[in-house]
Amino acid sequence: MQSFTYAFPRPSVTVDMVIFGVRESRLAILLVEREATPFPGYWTLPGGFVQIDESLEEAAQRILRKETGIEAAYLEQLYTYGKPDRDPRGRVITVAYFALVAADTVSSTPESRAKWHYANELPTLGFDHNEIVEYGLRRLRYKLEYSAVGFELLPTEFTLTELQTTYEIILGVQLDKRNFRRKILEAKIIEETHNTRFGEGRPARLYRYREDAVAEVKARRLFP
Amino acid sequence: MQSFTYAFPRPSVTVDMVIFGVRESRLAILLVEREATPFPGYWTLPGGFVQIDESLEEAAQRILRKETGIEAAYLEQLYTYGKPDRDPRGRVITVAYFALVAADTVSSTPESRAKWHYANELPTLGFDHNEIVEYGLRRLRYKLEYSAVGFELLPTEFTLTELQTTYEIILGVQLDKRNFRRKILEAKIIEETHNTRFGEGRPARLYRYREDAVAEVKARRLFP
DNA sequence: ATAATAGTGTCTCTCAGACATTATTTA
DNA sequence: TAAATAATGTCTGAGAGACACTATTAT
Repeated sequence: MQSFTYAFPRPSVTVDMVIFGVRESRLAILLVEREATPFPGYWTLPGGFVQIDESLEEAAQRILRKETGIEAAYLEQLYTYGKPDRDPRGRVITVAYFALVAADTVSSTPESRAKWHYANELPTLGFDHNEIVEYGLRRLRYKLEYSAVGFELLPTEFTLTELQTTYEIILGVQLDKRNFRRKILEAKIIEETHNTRFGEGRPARLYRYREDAVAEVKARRLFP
Repeated sequence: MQSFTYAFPRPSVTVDMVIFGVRESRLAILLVEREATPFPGYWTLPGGFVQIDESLEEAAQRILRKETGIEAAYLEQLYTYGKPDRDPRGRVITVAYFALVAADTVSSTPESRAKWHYANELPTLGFDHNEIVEYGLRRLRYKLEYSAVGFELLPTEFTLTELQTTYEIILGVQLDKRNFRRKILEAKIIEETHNTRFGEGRPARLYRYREDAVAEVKARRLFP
């Protein structure tokens, strides 16, 4: 068997994914159950070693694909965790990534043993993964407050009510329908389609993300 | 000589520092000149390998101490860079950190070969360090706009005019004196001392950071 | 006295937040 | 025609931004 020798000890580097989705009108996170030591039976974030010839983002996409079957999603680097004792087996540095996946894009893959867990009912996770999830949640709420990435959790076309409900689920607050519509439309992030969704009551116009939009709509700043 | 053998190839992990200071009323960044390959003669960010038993933040503090002689400063993780080809010698993953150092705390150390460079007159740097600095600058401006960390670049006690000047230097805009004072004082981030600075004109009251303050004063949000 | 810098208050306009009714469809 | 959901406008209060003069010191 081949082996690799270095003059100084090297950490291993992994990518762990905080994958958010909406399931049954609740915010959910994809977790995998560990079989092996050091946390057998514990749930942990999906992750894996960074291969020597792939970038960090490629590693994140690879893990995402393995667990969800989808190629692309909203993806963003979260934070890098590197305390020497965070993995009892040895020095592991983890680059955490943050993904938003739309309900209709996820197909469970044969390789995946991942399951959705509601974000507000998480078990104790292995390693420092509760801390990572906690930070991912803060970042998600922050992003929703200051930008407009909520539609990443929705199908390509969606109604304004669906979008508002997604925001309410994640932020955990009720929003005013008229104010929500005013702000989201003035931000010019989404546009009308000519399609309509029929249901129980009056049909709803469908919207989609504007490809040319700048999603990072900043609120008012402290300075200048 | 001792060596370390692994079943799979491992990247090396470094910490690189974007260290900001104010020099001669201009925003400056601390750089070191490389002697060795692959970028001899090029300026690069101060950095070093993460030791196997130190955390990432400890590595950042160690490098900061080596280059500036100061123990503590405002320190924050910036981003992790990991493209496979970013170092021609091999796979190197770099966790970039961001530091703000106050003018009066920096003492050049014998170990340091670092020099201050004005942020708007940077040379072409080795590796992908121009990209890292660029991101550091964006983050610095963003932090100043949305929070209030400007005083981290100043001595412990400072006048409001000094603080305003620092903001103007970094943001590159003129600010209105009365509005600046109103906003910074309403934010309750700093407090008066009973000390006064005497100079050419009317003496100025000195202020200091409030230890109990929450520096992250958020502006108005998009939602809710 | 003059030069230099510190310190202070008001008005206006924009935008966030609160709030209720009408419109269109299915059953 | 009743039930369900979509769509729409106005008023008010808070806060950002523009703006000019007085106060206190050294020289």
